[in-house]
Amino acid sequence: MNRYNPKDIEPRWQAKWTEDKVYEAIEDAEKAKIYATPMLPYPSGTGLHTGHVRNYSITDAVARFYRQKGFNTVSTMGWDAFGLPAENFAIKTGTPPAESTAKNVAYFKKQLLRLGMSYDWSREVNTSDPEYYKWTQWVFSLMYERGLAYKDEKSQWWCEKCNTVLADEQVTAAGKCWRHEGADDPEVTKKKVNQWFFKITDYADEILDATDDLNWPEKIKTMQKNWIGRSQGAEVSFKVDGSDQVLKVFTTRPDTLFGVTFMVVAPEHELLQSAVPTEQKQAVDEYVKSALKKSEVERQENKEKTGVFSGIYAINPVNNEKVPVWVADYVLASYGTGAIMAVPAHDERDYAFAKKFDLPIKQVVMPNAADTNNPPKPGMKMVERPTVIVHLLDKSTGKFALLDWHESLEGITTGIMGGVEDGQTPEEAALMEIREEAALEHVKIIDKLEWLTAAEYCASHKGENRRAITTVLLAEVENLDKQGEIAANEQKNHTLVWVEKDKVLDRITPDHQKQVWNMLWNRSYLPGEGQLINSGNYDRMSAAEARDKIVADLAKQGVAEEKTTYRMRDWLISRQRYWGAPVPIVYCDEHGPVLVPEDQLPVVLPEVKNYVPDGKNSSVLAGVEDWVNTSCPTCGKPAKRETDTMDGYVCSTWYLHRYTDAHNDKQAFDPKKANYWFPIDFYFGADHAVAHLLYIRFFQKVLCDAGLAAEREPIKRLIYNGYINAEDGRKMSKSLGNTVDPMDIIESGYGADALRLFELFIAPYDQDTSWSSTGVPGTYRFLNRYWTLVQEYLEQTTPQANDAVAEQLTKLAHKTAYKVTKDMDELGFNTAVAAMMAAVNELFLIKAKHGYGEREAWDLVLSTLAQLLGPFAPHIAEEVWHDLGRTDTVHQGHWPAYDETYLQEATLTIAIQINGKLRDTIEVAAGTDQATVISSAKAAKKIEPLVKGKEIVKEIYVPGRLVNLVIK
RNA sequence: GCCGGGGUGGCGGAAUUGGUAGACGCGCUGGACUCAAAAUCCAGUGGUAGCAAUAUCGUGAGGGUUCAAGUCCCUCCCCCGGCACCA
Repeated sequence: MNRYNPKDIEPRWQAKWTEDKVYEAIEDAEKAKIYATPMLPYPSGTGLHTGHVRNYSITDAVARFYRQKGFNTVSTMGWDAFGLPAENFAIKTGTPPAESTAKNVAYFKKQLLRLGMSYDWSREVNTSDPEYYKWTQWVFSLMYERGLAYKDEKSQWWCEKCNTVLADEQVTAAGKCWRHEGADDPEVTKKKVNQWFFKITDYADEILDATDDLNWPEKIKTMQKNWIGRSQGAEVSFKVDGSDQVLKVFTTRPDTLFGVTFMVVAPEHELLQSAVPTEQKQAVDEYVKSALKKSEVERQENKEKTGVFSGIYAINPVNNEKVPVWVADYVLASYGTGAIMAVPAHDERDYAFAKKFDLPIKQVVMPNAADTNNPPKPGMKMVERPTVIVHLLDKSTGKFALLDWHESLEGITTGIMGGVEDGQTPEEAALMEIREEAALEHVKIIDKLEWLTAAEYCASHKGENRRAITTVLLAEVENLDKQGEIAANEQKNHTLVWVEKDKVLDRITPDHQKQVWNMLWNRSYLPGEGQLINSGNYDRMSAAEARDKIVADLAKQGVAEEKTTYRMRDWLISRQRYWGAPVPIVYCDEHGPVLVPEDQLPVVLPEVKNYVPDGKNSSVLAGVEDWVNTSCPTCGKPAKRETDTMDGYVCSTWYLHRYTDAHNDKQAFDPKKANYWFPIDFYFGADHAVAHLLYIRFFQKVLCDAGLAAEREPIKRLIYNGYINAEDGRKMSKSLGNTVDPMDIIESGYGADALRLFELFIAPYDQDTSWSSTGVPGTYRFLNRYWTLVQEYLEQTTPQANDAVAEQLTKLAHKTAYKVTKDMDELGFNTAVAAMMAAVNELFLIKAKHGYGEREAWDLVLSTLAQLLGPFAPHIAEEVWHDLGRTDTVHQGHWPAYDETYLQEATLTIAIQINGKLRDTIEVAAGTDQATVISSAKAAKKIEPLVKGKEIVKEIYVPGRLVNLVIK
């Protein structure tokens, strides 16, 4: 028998597919298209490992599925070839980045070809190719001409030894450069560097607003929303006391303005330059100096609040109160106005600061602990009164008192409630209530919640609604033995029950009581929403309502306005590096920065001998004199080139467009072609949630506004796959030595098909999981079993007539086609594979019993499986397809249809439960009516004795599935 | 702290969305074939008790709803990913 030998089959078909251009796609307006492609890889020196292969296997399964279903399908591959590792390798070894990159690309390509991925290689791109980056420079020009590229001086980290700027991530916790963190090395400093930015913030609102509607994983959408970080609030002006200066703050909670007890400005704030009184000057200067020395990382890592009083006072516009202004580094200069109004009662950070420096805390919002069992009724008047809830703790047992109100509406409550009469303190009222309701004398108040709570309910017996402004207390019972008799009338109403602390929440019934209990023990809680108190005319207004009202009122006096701020900044695209696309700008003495005209692009990266930066404030390009010195495109006079290159993310922002027209030398791409393929139907990746995936959305919108694209969102569906960890449970990485090269698996004889199949079978595609070295042998075994069936079928030809077997085989073909199609529609690769395995197992049983006599039915089921295997194991699928006598490729337009009538079973297994427990099963013919099924169920062997003489209270029938008999 | 995703056999994972928990694979056990091994094929495989039929427990914990809960509700614990002094 012909043995299954992937080493023979796979390279043979790979060559044939290439020869026949099976995966090359041509735009065809008549045909529905699918653009399904993975994020392009950075071709590292270490090649792809089995973790990476998951992403490509998923992409290819989807692309092949739609190609087999007859869609005009394109899937593509390219190389994100610019970047730091190649440059560092050049610095170390002198190997030109172009050379090492080409070598790496070759190995990646070899791997992907050997895996049999169905890319249209005629569309391959390489971002470091001048023919490609010519158009990356055009992208810059587009941005520049549309006012979306600008140069600005911003503060950056600077290492004196490297003579270069550093990213925040390259600064250590000790405040030193990642390359120079020795004891003798200097700390990094801040330096202002002139850099190029893309104005992504212009599109922040549009990107954010469109995010919810994307068919993307929630996780990624949330990350993008957080990253953009839009927050709506108000800018409020506080007058600086004794000066005509104004201190502006941004706040999302203008409703808490009456709770402002101090202000805080960032150490960088300009008010500190002019308004600090002499007696505070030294303290402020010292604090500012030490704060600025700390790295951003340090400032954010240390959550312990530090700060100093500035000597300045500001005037709160809502009540003209004079509040002190402090300097503290928990306020960031770069967000909002670099200054805040502090409301310690309702902001965690302000609370911590106030506690540390002993500043006043003023509650202005009361949480609503509404009684949902007994809510206020509309139309009744609201009567407000102060009340107290006191919780009782038994000192000797550590248990808490619960009040069981028996059948009454109150349910089970914790704590004793009562009104606070005029002239009484809440504590006095509490002790009185305890005496009356629990008859306890030796009681001490030991704790008091700082916040008042408003509980609104309907006192129906009094015909009024009530608002209880509640003080929450905790009292300790020193000696429970001395409890006297509860007054008879009280005892009728409730019983005191003592329970452990962790049981209390389970027992309490009213919601507001649970809330109060949580508040007492969870002190980090600060009231956020609710109704205002201590807020003048705004008292009892809801916080949400007051937010708008207060801003509107202040706006009339010109001291507040609505304001939106964002966390996202503009995209810094400058890099002082060699191995990137040069920024196409020339500096002329007369004309300033001038864009290099399109007909002079690309600005080609010159070859250099030495890749080590020369210590000037720029990349090694600055040292290439005959490159730097050029002429002004406008006037022709001597001028100098920009020596910054572009961030690699700029290159990958538009490659998806380039794929649609990869060899166009007249333009970056023909919008007609791009518009045919866009938006991308499936984009596959496992990284770049907020960088690349935001940038391409930004870029697509710019293209639309420039009239070069039609769809404002480039990616219809994002498929974000999970990681495969190494078998040891750790992350797969070359440095840990726990990676597996797919080539090793393939060459050891298992082949690409078994590997790809396992990559899809291992777990749901979006779930993290770990590699298993016994997995590929498992999927290989399955393919081998399928192969064996086909070979045996081809060798044994004696026809037999057995209609039942033919029916069984036909049904199996349709059922499996149905299941796999449905799973593929939902990206359920693992269960699709399981269905095919189950089919092969069943076929083994059939052939053992009946042989291969039913030729037609066997051909149907085997060829159906060949088609279904196409997306998963394309080589064996194609081989078997041809073994079964087909002459065209299975990979174009062959997907099995299924007939619903074959999906029905003639007999159904009905589960029989008694009181919800499975006791027996019976077989009934499909279509049997309910009464018959139930009576057969009652007569079933194991059921009959169980129901005999019992009263059947209820009979439930779930058609085709189960019968549940409820007996007494 | 906030947001998102999870917690099911020895392991990876199924479960028609409230209806027979553990599909499929790995591993393990037994058997067939073989001089023997590998490969292959067949059977078994959640725990406990039992020779067995069977009983009983069982989807992170505790409550609840329901004829019926892995699935829904409440309270809580743990793990992973992201963000985080963003006012």
